[in-house]
Amino acid sequence: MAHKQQRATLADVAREAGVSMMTVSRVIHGTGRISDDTRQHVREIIEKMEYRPNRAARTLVTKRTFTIGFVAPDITNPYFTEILQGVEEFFWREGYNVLLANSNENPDREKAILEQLEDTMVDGVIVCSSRLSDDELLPLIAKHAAVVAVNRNLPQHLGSVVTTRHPRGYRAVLAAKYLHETGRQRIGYINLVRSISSVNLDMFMRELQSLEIPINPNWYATCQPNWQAGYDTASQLIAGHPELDAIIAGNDLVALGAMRAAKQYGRHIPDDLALIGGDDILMASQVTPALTTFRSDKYNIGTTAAKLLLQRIGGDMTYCEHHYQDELIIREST
Amino acid sequence: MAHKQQRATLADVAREAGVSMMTVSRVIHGTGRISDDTRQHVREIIEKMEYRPNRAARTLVTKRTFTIGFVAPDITNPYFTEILQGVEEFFWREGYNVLLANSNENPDREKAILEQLEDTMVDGVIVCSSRLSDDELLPLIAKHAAVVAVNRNLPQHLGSVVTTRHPRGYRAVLAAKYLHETGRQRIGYINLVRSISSVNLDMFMRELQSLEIPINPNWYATCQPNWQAGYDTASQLIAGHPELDAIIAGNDLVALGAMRAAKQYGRHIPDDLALIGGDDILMASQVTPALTTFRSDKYNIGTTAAKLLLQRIGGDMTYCEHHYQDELIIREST
DNA sequence: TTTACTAGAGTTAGCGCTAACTCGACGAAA
DNA sequence: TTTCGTCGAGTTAGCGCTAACTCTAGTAAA
Repeated sequence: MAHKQQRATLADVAREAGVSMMTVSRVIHGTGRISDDTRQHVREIIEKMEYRPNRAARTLVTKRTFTIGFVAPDITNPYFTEILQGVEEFFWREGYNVLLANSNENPDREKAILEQLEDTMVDGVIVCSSRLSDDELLPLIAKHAAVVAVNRNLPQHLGSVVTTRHPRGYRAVLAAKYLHETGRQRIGYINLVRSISSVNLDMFMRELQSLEIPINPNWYATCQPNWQAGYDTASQLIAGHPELDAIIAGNDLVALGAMRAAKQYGRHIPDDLALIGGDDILMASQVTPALTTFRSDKYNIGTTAAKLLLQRIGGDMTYCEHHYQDELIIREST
Repeated sequence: MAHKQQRATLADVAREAGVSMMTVSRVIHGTGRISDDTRQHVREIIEKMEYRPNRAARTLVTKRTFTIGFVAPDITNPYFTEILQGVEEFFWREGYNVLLANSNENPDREKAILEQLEDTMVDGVIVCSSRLSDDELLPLIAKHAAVVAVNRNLPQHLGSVVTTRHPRGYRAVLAAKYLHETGRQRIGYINLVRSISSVNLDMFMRELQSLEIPINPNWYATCQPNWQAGYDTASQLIAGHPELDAIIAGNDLVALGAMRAAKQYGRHIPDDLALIGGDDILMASQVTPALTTFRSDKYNIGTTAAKLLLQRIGGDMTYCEHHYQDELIIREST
């Protein structure tokens, strides 16, 4: 039987030190006027009793939890993990905890998560690549004290924003442009499922048309942002459209799935088929052929989002937006 | 100015419904005796006022936070992320939050984390691949109400355990045995830094000796469990010992770093140099040549650890240990 | 008719902490 | 000597919730 010994409370410390609770509280917070003697004495008692404040009680009074929520659609995707690492590192130094919530690409789950984080009274939330429509997302985050969105625009009064430098979907256009310039004629595109995916695809085609790049609606598909979905979708695309000489994938995991599919269909990359991913996860540079992809400074996206959130938590509700570079990194797959 | 509207409290709901606070509390918890009429009425008011209980207040009374801590040395390592995914998924269904803490391979940080989690009054902790010695770890976790360790043994009264089927370090021996049987004679080993690393290496050599596999202390090195360290360490090993015809790495990230190093030194895998990793992360099967490694059902390790922790949180302090399979998966790198 | 339950509530007393006010003593200025 | 300010505390009143007890009216058994 391992009985946990009862933790000392403020009252215990105060009694032992022969002072009032407020005096102890002041010593802990370094506020108010305390004589050096008293301060020293109280500190010794705190040390001796191994007193540490009860966060729940403090939260009840101050309405602050020193905890923030991080919501991402898939924590096994290295893209989000590296962002998370930046967030966690930053907030740890500030004495905050990070509550992790994985929506698993499920919008209903994301909703439930945002509500639960509200109950937990997190001081703020970082929402990464939300899968919710504005109609669903905005009311949910409006209830949170402080919000920062990553890869998503927000009305200025609702929260700050960290996004790519180029407008949504424009990355694919950049990729197509590059592929066309290097001689590819029939370019496939595997778009990622989002609440706004159809818009994306329309824009993509319009842009290609204006660049005089051949388009064909059958060359485009949409899939979940993971390896298996990329593999499955690319397999269908390659089998159904052997004429394709290039494929752009929404992110690296999908591209790597596509790479495996291409190999299975006997297509040689980059000779028969060029391939472009996105996000530059570690794996992209390690596979053979190394994957051409878009730069993404994930760790700093995380720390930047964290910094913006802390600013809002601190009461400074100035809207900020930060855009990160995402130019193409040419490797062996194109 | 976005003013958050004040959330309704139990007292607000009680007043509005014309009942006592306890009646509302009972309706929420589904405990005690309430007439159907009253229950229905209170529920409507709760709905109308969008009342949701304040977790901090509840915690203050019940001493339960419905939050658990997950401590891992590196959340960018897919190995830990997949375990975490299992943990998060399981606990989400049970209505728990997961506090993520990343020690960044830093023992001092891990200590601080375990103390902070104690302040936060988490209901339990899952400690993954702790970098602390028993002398440091055990007193820290003894203060937690419920603990499960992954990849680490614990005194039975302190917590349950999820580990590999084979004793620590034995994986490397299995790998060496396989390599020797397939004709390799000079086998290098890149061990991972742990608090117990030296013990590991001694055992490794003794085992090899008893299997009549050639040993040489200079063929063995130790490094941090990440790609870069694997690359650096393998580079030195390959440069300094061109006679090596096989390398065993502590985990897949290190093995992939070594694979890159081998390529740079013009060594062909598997012809010139065999390579074995560990943990079977996604990347291991995707690189060329595909990496021979050890199976590891990471997601289920996570859910199992979570299940064992929930059991302890529920008051059942029976010691449990669960061992997962870790046999070798032969791929192209050997 | 008295006793004894029981259903369906309500009342009381905190959990551990902090914000905001109060209070006495001492030294300096008027 | 009186007034006033300041130092160094202490006191009071909750934050929002729940555990544990109390209370009342109605019903069934003796």
